[in-house]
Amino acid sequence: MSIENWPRSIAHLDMDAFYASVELGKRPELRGKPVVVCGSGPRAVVTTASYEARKLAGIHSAMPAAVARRRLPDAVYLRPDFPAYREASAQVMEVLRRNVETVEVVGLDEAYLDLTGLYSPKATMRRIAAEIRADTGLTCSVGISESRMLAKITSELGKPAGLVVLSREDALVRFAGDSPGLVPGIGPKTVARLEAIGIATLTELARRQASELESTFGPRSGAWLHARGRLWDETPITVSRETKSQSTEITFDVDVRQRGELEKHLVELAAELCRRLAKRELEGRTIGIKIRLDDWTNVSRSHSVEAPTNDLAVVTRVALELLRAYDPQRPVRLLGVRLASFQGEADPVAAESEAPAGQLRLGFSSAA
DNA sequence: TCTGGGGTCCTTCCCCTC
DNA sequence: TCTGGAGGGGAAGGACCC
Ligand SMILES: Nc1ccn([C@H]2C[C@H](O)[C@@H](COP(=O)(O)OP(=O)(O)OP(=O)(O)O)O2)c(=O)n1
Ligand SMILES: [Mg+2]
Repeated sequence: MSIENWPRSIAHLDMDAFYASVELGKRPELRGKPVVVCGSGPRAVVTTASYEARKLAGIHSAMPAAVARRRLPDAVYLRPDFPAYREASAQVMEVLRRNVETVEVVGLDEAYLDLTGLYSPKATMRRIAAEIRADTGLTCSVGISESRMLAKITSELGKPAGLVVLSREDALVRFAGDSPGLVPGIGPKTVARLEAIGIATLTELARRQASELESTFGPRSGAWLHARGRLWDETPITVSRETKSQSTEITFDVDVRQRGELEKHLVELAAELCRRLAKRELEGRTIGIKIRLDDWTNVSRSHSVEAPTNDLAVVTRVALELLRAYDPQRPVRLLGVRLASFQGEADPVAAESEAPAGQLRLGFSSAA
């Protein structure tokens, strides 16, 4: 065991405009046109857009579909086809796994690969990208660096269809003046909190003492930010991930004001959830509901039962009890049902794992 | 123009036990 | 009123990601 294993060589592979690209594979005649994949209702959002649509009108994921349609009425608007995306994803991941031992899949279109010790990580990834293209007709972008955080940042640099290698040393120079928001896991809320204490760049973040960040963000998040400011990330690549929860939710086309209607939807959601749980043979102990009111207030209620279940009668009964106990006093925009605490231990929220995974999120409940 | 659905993980608070 | 401290686990809220 004397093989050098640090620094590591980590790759992040990310499919280009994934849903839209799969759609183009189904309908090649649309190639070259702006394509937007989104739902059909009045409250739909864009899941993704082809690069043509992005360049023409700045259309991007999570944008309200109504906005996209106004900006680019002549684009081709397509409904999501999840079975097709799952199938394409499975093909992609198969290529990865037949080439590399340590592959961590994230969602449908990304994966991290630990290439430490390989003779040429770059050649390996070039070959993999070519195989993916041959097998699926889809292109991907690859970043190779020394950690998952840096690999992910690096894969963005070459999009679309790029392959970029970047050392941490070069990254420290290159991103010195950039916003901390460049780092995956640092979103708009954290960027604002950092700015409030005089931190607007990665260099400024890197200059702060860990103790100072810990006093503002708490011990874990503070330490996490301290490391990320230095573009430092030791999070390992983990092959398997267990499902922690499953949920089904619906945003109504029009806010629901009547209890009876709400309960009808809840029963349907519970049935749908239990159907999916049964298909995956999942049983959980914590049944929860989620409600979004018309003013965007979110409320969740949950209750844990003795034994793991996915029984429709149990899930429906508990969910209805939770809804009746809460009894929303405003119109309801969204309603959802969730099951958690599968097999082993407690509710995921409280489950303490020895190796806290890389994407430490900064939750602030009572912080303004 | 008005904001999806499916997730993970974090912090806080509270009750309870040791 | 000086009322212990740590930690498991449930519950609620939130940030973030694909
Ligand atoms: N808010 C989001 C973000 C993404 N997705 C879906 C649609 C995307 O096609 C897929 C992959 O997400 P990416 O962030 O990787 O985006 P794309 O693959 O579409 O584009 P890119 O080329 O930037 O990776 O996940 C989604 O439904 N909602
Ligand atoms: Mg992608």
